[in-house]
Amino acid sequence: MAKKEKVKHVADMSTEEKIKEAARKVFTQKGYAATRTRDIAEEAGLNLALLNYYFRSKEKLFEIIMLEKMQKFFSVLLPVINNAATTLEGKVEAIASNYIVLLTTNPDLPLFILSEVRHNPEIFIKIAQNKTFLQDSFFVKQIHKKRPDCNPLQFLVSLLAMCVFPFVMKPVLQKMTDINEADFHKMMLARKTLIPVWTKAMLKAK
Amino acid sequence: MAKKEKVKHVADMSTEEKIKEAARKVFTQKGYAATRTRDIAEEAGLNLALLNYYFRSKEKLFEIIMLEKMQKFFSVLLPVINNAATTLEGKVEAIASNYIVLLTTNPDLPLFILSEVRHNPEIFIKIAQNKTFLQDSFFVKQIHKKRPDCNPLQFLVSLLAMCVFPFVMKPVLQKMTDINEADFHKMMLARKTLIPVWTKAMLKAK
DNA sequence: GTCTATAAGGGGATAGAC
DNA sequence: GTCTATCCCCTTATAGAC
Repeated sequence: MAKKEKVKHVADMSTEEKIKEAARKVFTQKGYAATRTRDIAEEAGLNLALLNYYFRSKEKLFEIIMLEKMQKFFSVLLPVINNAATTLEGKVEAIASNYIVLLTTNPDLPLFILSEVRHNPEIFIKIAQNKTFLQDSFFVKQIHKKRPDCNPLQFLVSLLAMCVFPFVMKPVLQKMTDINEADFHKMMLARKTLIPVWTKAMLKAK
Repeated sequence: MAKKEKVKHVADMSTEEKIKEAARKVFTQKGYAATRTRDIAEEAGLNLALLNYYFRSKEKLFEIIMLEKMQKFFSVLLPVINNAATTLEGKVEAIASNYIVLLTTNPDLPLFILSEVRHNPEIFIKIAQNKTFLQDSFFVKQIHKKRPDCNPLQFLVSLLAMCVFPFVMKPVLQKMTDINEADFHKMMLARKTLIPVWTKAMLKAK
């Protein structure tokens, strides 16, 4: 069962937490470069000087927020991928469901991480001990066993694409079609069952 | 047969074209907000004042580049989607092949468009007459005919996801795995045949 | 801890010489 | 058309009062 999210009352938050909450919002919406520390101070209902009092600089504050966001994004993937107790199908269902729940309430999360990492690769913190943990994961082994003729990374990338990309292209999709928020939400809910069905078919293809 | 790209010799380009070429590079790499007009001038090997002489402002220059980039991105999708003469399978093959060729030489293109549109939706120029042209397209009709029980947009989004998302997540993928440029290139080439096979299986699923 | 005022520098745009 | 020098606003960061 998921940890119950505490509702945040602005009045109850410490000044430090008010700043972080404002920074989360502004940084993810506008990106690092377009964000002014004034925007964050205003969003927090506080004075500009307090940002430097608590966090020393815009950059330090950003690093804290980015670290949080990356942990949030990968926390729905990494535990699933290395679970020895679940089937391949079970893992796919869990990943699809987890991501769609997470991104429905945090639609800006992936584009934020992807574009900031693109513009400054150094801010990407090490998510695991080494660079082969994905290739060494249980998930990859299970894919390889099922389809030795197919590169498991191709499958994993496609799975992530189907879960994450709709949220990444949401602003563009809304410019190109007449789907509204409710329609989009319904589509994403339907994906929770669609993705397992489709990926299963992919693994049986040809 | 594709139009042969003329190799650009810097010395042969007009000053205006030098600036645009530099702007293409710097804007797509760093994004609008993080780009300084001085970066563009330096990249072009020219003086800062010339940017304003030719383009009036950073914003005007950006709009020109963005328009070009959006046309480039959608020019591989729109003609295919409304072609009455090709099969569904033929369209999928064309879209996958076109995007992988385009993005192999322009890997930053999608993340550039997606993040700039996210940060300023107004810069998205109208790509077609109305907002239902996607839903009204031949492609969507063909999908609907094959699978009346499935929302064609779900399929289209997944297809685009499988073509485009690998390039969007490339910087992150390179941080998380040990694949190098050559490996990535090979994977994308393999996708040209993998995507048609996989999407065909999806349309037959369950 | 929180505020006001200001320092210090960056960055877009332009004036004016050539 | 192209350059140098400069203007001026905006932004980050800090000093110092309360």
